[in-house]
Amino acid sequence: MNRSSRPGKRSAYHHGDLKSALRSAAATLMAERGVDTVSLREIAQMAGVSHTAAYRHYADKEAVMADLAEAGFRELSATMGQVIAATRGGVTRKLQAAGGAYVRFGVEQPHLLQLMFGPAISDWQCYPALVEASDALYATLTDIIKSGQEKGKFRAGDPRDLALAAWSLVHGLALLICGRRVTGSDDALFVEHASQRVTALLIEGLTVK
Amino acid sequence: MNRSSRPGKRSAYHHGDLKSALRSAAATLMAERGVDTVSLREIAQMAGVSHTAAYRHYADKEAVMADLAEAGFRELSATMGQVIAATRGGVTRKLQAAGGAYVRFGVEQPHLLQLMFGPAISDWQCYPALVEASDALYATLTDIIKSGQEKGKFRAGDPRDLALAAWSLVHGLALLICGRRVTGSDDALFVEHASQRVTALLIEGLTVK
DNA sequence: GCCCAATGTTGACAGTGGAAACATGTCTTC
DNA sequence: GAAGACATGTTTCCACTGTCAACATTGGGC
Repeated sequence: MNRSSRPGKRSAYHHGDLKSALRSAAATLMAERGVDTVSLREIAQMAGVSHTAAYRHYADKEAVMADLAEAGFRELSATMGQVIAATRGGVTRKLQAAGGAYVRFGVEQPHLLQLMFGPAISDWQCYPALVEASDALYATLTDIIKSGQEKGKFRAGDPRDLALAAWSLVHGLALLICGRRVTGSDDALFVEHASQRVTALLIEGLTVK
Repeated sequence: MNRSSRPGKRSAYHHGDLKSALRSAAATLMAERGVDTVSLREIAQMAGVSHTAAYRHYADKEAVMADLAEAGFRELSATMGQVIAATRGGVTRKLQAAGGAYVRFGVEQPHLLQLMFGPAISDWQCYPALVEASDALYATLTDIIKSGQEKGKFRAGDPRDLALAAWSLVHGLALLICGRRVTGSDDALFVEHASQRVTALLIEGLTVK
């Protein structure tokens, strides 16, 4: 939309692009201190606007968080896709690498993971884009399982079942680690090793002997 | 008011046993509507006392929630213990049954699970009893793994690693289901079957061939 | 019978999400 | 160009929240 007399640079409206400013402010605060402790007023203040300005761009606070969560899902899907593509070797290796990326994502951004899977967003039906992003993540996993089945590497059966097992495993592990429920959660090396050992066990069960 | 000159029974102070009244009120409200949406004032009202009475028994709102979470851990540990004892057959069967119990617990009490593993309690170090209850759950799982290893059923290695894998799996599955992230989450039969199929895959990887 | 500590109440305060009314800058249409 | 129309941001207000301080009540130990 070219709405300005100034070419080259987008002319500032009142603020410029407040929506993305709000989004990044929210992301920053949320990453630092968690979902519950960040207020809409603080987000607005960080973006340099009044505390109700956000309502011109979001229905309510939850909508802001849903936006963040959606971005999280897309980022995670993209990261896993890259890792799968970049990992050399068979599907088995690729799957394990993808699992490792999932856990790493969760450990590096624990608050974001909590937002994506926690109760902060009460009714997902209100955010179709969010549902779609979450489904895309599931699809990424299902695809690699399918690919492994076609190559005769993974056992037969509904790929969604196998994908659900893989998802559950890495998801649970990430949450347990970033919830400090297992000793050594702080140690990055421990995390890497634990995620490898744990995923190896499941892959053993997935693989055709 | 409940006058307290009842003989034979412990005389009620002002309220009787306000702490447990608060606890059960909090549990009821939390189970219905989730952690975030329940207020301390509402809990107090349900218990029939003034909105600050809780501060004579709990340091703050978080302490009430920590109490609930601890009870949740103890209940879950106990349930799994019973299921393990009641299930006939080898350790493999017992482990799978325990996993099913874990998932069922989470699906039946999603808000409680969110409280136990979510960000509602910010600093666990403040609640040693809670940490202990959580560790006891981990220990329950580790024990059955150990027992399986001693019988030569499960592969060798640090039992805590194998237990972590099992825990991650059922934990992740429970959260994904009660977060409605997989289709069919509402169907109890689906949940039962999914949890069986998923745990069977991991057990395949755990078992010695 | 009296005092004290434990327990419960009242009232206040700062902070929150959100609605309504108002202000302001930009775009479209003459 | 001038004049609405409209999107955007502000001010003001409200109900509600968690928490603190001061006050009231009551039962058990002396």
